[in-house]
Amino acid sequence: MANKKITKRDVDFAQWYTDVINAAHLSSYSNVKGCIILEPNGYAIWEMMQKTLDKMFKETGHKNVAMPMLIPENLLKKEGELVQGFAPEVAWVTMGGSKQLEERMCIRPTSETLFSDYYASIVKSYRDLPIKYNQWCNVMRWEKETRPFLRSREFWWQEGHTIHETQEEAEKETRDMLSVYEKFFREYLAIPAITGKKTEKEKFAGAEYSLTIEALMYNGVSLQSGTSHYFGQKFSKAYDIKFLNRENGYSYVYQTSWGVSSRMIGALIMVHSDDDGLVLPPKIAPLQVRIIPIGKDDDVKEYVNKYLETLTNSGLTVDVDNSEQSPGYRFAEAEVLGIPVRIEVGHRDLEKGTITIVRRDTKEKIQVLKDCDIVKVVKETLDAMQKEMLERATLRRDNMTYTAKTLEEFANIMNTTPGFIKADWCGDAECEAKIKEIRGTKSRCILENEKPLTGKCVVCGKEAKHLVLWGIQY
RNA sequence: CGGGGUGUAGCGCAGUUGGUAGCGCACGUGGUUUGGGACCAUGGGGCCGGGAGUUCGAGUCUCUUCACCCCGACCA
Repeated sequence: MANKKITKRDVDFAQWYTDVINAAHLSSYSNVKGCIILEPNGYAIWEMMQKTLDKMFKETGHKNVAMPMLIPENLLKKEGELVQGFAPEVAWVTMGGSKQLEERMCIRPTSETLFSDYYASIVKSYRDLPIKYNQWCNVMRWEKETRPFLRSREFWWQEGHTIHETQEEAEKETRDMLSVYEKFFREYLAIPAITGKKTEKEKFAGAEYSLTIEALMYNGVSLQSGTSHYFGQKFSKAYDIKFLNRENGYSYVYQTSWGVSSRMIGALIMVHSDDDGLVLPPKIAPLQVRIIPIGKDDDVKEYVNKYLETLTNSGLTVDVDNSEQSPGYRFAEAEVLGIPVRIEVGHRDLEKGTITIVRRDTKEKIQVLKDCDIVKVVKETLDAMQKEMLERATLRRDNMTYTAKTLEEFANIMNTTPGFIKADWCGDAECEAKIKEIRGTKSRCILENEKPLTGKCVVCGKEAKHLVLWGIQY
């Protein structure tokens, strides 16, 4: 537990990331490559994310369901593009006990096929629409290169799947859910994400188009943090999801899906944490306040108990570190775990009539009167921290967002100070491929509400169709 | 799949010309401490990745196999 050495973030970012995860006990490796164990501290963060998002989904009219984990091969193969996209990375179950199965089944990499098959069986009339379901589950994709939270073979996520009577309604759903994600990132994770449309090359296999939410990490690498897809009638035609319309004829439904995953935990780490460990935004931290008694004097015990009771009753999550470790150890431990606020209660302070409150993000130590309105002080501190974390992350993202008008300029930026680059694009996949030669830079998304910079593609110089956000990706 | 590397206690490592395995941290117990990762004492923990071979004898040499890591390639 103790003496976890964390590599400096500016020395080796990748190692720092792994060290933080280990030191904060978020996850650990299992016997299967790419399948991580979500430890209590990591799972608690995931539960906070689930709780918050689930409420937002319910408020927007969605219901939770649970689908099977296995997909028979024939079902998976009905929609050609999806199979093409996922075939290289699905895991197959071929045995049932000691008998070879007549038809092999894959472990779900995503559940469009299952939902589509199910929807086809339950939709009869336009009166049944829309159907807006969501499921919280784990999925499996046999990735070659794996990293905890960012790319694992098994991961946890939610996948919303909805079907609608009209194109307009489905497209609105696609956009609405992207907005839910953007709001969740901003208000809870304190991450200023950028939203937009994926290019043809980067969109989800089988989608008409994919919307994405992209976040920029501390080291200038971008992370696709969530997606919302509009399928049109591709799946409904492949899986025969049709209904009797208002004219008493058959129509195919319009469909969407959207998801965010435990990858968000990786984003949280890489946006906010520092050389001393995890830093969690107060609104997503499973434990918001830790009280650390110093010494065993009676007045220390008295005030520790008083604060614990008062703060807990106010609705905050609070605990007391009563372990036998030295104060220094316990301070460091609270920091490694990313607990937003800690309260140090010691005899020396109490004699002067004060206690010390420490904010995790700034490490600022605040002396307050021991008989102050502790709830008010702590809540104000938490609010300020939540707000300032977003401000800092936004400032950093803006400072790392560049514009490039020529390919030389583009390459120079990516090779020296990577981040987001805004540059014009003609829409040609060849130009997109050309940019990939620069440190593997890919298009993150098309910035739909922004006008092109020069009107000319940064690669070929032909007329630009879009302003695109580019970045090196995880 | 190509190139490189590593497997010895939970983790990090040492182990000389082959002689039967050790250090630091962590962990257990007892005690003293407590304002930035305390200290003393004491204790437990090993099929040296697996298999085969050479040898009187293998952590060490040979062959083979497996696993993992790094760099490429690939990657809703």
